[in-house]
Amino acid sequence: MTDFIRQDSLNRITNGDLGCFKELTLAMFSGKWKINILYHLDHDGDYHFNELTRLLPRASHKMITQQLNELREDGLITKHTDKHHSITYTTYSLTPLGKSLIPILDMMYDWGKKRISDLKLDTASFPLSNKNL
Amino acid sequence: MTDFIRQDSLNRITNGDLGCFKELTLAMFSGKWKINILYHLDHDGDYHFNELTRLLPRASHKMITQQLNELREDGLITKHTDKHHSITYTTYSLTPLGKSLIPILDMMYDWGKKRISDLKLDTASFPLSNKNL
DNA sequence: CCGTATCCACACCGATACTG
DNA sequence: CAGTATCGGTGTGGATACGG
Repeated sequence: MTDFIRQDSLNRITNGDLGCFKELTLAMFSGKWKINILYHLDHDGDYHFNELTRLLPRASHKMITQQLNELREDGLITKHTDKHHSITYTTYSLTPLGKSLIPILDMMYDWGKKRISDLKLDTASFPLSNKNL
Repeated sequence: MTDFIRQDSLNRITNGDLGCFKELTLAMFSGKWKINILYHLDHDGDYHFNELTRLLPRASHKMITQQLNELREDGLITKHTDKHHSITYTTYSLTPLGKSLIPILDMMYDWGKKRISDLKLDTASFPLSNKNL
């Protein structure tokens, strides 16, 4: 759904019938690996393409490219290329717009962290207790 | 991806190898219609099933059921049934856990609202300007 | 009124191979 | 190093019909 939700939101903006502003924000980072990419670019600074592939070993080559392109289309990151002896290095950086999204990601981090610790303390009410615990 | 990201996150919690706490939070509300459902339950109070279908006319019957079930599994909402003459009325309510998610949704609303107004003011840099503007 | 079940078109994403 | 193109198994979500 990831990309679908994003395209749908973006299309509906152009048509002027976006259901809720929240949907646009969700569309910005709901793609696979996007929150991780945004986090690393904010927390660690700029990254090259191959560095990102090493940071996200479970992400395929193709997906990283795709997610980076979408983040760039949405104005959240920029890309800069540099050539050294026919070898191209690409650097990705957060834009101010991308940085403005970080507080939301930070709140999501805090909520998730608290939720996990609560679940650890209270296994009886674990939402997946009916599955495989 | 919606449900996939959620299942993946939940599975990885049980295995103890969740990549980042943010992923769990995202999994809570990244499903189709979930942020809308959560918003209405918080802002307007409890709702019956058929009221939700009227609030979300573009959502299919099936999806609303599915999303409500997932929200319930995750402990964000509760459901209560009442019978009047063989007619069953179901009421959905936010749990405290669900309410604790609202500040994040509020920030997402504000970000999206500001983003839209910025785009309206500066059409030249509209990210979709190469599509159909 | 409140769901569940089935079918089916379509979107996703990993693997692989190829360009510059 | 930094991508693009294609193929194929899998998951998603709408429509429809049916059961409680």
